[in-house]
Amino acid sequence: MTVTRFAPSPTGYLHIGGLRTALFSYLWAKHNDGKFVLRIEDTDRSRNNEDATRAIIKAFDWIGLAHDGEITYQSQRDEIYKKYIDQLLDEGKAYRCYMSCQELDSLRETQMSNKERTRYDGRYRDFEGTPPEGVEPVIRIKAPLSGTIRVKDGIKGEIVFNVEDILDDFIIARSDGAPTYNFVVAIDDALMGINSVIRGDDHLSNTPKQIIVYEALGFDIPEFYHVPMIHNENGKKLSKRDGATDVMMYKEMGYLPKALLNFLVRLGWSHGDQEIFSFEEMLALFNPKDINKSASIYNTEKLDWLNAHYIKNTPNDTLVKLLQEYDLVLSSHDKKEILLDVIKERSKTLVEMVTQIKEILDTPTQYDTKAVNKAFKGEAKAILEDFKARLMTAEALHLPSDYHHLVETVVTEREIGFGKIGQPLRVALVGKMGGPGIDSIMAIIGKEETLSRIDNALENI
RNA sequence: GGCCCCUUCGUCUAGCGGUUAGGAUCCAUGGUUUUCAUCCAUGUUACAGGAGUUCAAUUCUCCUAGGGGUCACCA
Repeated sequence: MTVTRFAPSPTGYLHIGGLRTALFSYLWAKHNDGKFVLRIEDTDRSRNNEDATRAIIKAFDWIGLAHDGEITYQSQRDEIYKKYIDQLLDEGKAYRCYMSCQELDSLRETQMSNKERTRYDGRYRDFEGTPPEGVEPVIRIKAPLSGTIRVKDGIKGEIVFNVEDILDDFIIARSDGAPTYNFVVAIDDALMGINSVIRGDDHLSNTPKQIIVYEALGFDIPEFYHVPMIHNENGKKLSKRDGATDVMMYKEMGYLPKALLNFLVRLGWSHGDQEIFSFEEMLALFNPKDINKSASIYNTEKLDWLNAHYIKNTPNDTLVKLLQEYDLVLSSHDKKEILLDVIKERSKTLVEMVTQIKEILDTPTQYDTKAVNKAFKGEAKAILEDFKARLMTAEALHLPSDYHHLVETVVTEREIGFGKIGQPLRVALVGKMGGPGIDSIMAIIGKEETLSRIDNALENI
């Protein structure tokens, strides 16, 4: 069974890049009827943050990605790690290093000034004497001294690292006993049965270290898929400074989870020329081997287009519920179907929907000067008066077409173009040019409100 | 700097030796619309450079350049 995971460190909100790797992991697991699990990497006690964990879970909840089973917290697994540290110590595969931080720093400095690679020199690797006083040792793993490490990556292919170039006896437990990242990741992935590791390719250079741990502990090595980074407009790794990177900000801005997911899945992955993917299609078609090798630049133009597409295709009753999250209550509005039908055709976000709906529902308090100058020329007011008179006596006005017929009578009898009445009427109704058809607007706000807005306009323009 | 990865329209991408290098987005133009948007149509724009291999390279190999990532008692 395929088991994948998402393993964020709780240092803040759920990042858009993190969501993409989580999505890839989720899709691959579910594509294979497997499991997708969540693990919180909070081994750094000084930075452990429960709020961040909650924020991440909340974002997953909004986006609709569900993890399987309980969440694993590394901070609660100290005993497990301790056990494996002791095991490696007993087996002679790890050892205590009594080098102080200062000593390490100075070693590093001399190496740098000699233009050598900075690395631990292995001075305690086979140490058998009496340890120095007052130094709490770190635990280092015995890494191979020569040879190569091969990382088989499902996206990049096989990558061969030269041990001399990249490895030293790296620390697996700090002097306070806390285990380090590369150690616990390997253990947890192995223990949790993760057999497909899908993560950002910034982890590629960690992978050899983790393989050392896998091998020292006799664990099976999983399949690795290192997905290319998402870059900002400057071509650098997308970071928190790059505008909207918090997943929940997309909710605030009025994006639909479906649109965001569709946008993200197409960043670095594709299936022929297809652009629109329902969740079911993603599940059926996704395969990490089709992920691109190169980084992609984060540019949300296409997200807007996708979001507009998904809004257009969302049923009105669903939209009513969604809009409530943005403090717009439409449930009791008797013309909400007409309203939503015309607004969802012209909105890129839910936030835009809200403002456009308010522009129709709220009586205009001012009139755009340019629109007035353009629309209220010549006989405009007389035409409006004419229309108003007809409207007052008209009955059974419900649909946009009912209002349209009324407008039509003015147009035919006065032998004018639709624009002659349409433009001043539009300004009277919403205060400016643009927006849905006036027939629809009148149907939505109703006869009384229409009359009142016409009166207002006649009086104030 | 060492190591590793990457390179097709502005952006997201298709391509897997022979194509007028395709799609999407963006932008522009036209049509539809009383207006705006939608929608439809049309158009501009790309194989980083250089050597090979081959009858034939965007595609395979190598080199160069450029970009990125990573080098902690962070994750």
